[in-house]
Amino acid sequence: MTVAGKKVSKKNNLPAAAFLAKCMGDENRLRILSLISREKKSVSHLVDELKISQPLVSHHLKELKRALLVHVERSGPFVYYQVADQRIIDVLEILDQLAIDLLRNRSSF
Amino acid sequence: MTVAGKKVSKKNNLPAAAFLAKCMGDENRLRILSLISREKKSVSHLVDELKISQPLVSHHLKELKRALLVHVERSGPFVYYQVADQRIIDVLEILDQLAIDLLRNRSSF
DNA sequence: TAAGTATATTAATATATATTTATATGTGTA
DNA sequence: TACACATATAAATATATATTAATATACTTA
Repeated sequence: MTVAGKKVSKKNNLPAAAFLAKCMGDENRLRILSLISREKKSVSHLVDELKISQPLVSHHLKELKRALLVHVERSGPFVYYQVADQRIIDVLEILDQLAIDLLRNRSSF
Repeated sequence: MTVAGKKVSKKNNLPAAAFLAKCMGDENRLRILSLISREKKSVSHLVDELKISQPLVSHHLKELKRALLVHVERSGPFVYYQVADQRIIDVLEILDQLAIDLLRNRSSF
């Protein structure tokens, strides 16, 4: 809503936004999100692809679930995870490209 | 680049993207980024608006600078900070709205 | 029920990071 | 130079979080 060109009642939820960003601020979790961006995948599938331990994968999936960034679905003995919202991937891709651009000038963080 | 509809050589920089997300994963830093999204502001100005201590503001500004998310410019005794790239604000706004939407169903994280 | 596979949880540890307090450095001006 | 203001740094502390290793739970099938 705008009044006389000024934004009014722009509803910010910065604590919640920070919580989401923090959840995305881990390389393993970003790798997981990237892997389940297009299709749901089982935990064991993710363990195979990520080459990190099963408990560690489960831990990160739990964090992603806590932040509501993933949907979970059990099918028999398998538990499938997938990204809950396309905007999560949008953010991931923006950050990915942004990092490349920011580092183009300065050679490292 | 695409070949037969499949993405090829999608250059991911997930560690660097995670580093940026981690830097954005703090409420005080998001508040700072929001305040300096349109115009540069001095540290003392930020201290006034944020109502947190000056050393804490300086600390967070240092983190933002380390991640290349802000530009710094000294003018006399004042040091002005501003957001280094509009995409940082894009991400902030996406996360802000995403948090609202994700919480609409579940009442809390 | 027993055994095998898939996933989650717990406990222990190490590391990272936010915050506070005190102090130092930088800048302009009388 | 002396003083006042703006900003940065250092040290100390507390908390959060990633990782590992061990174990528990859930499901399926023989």
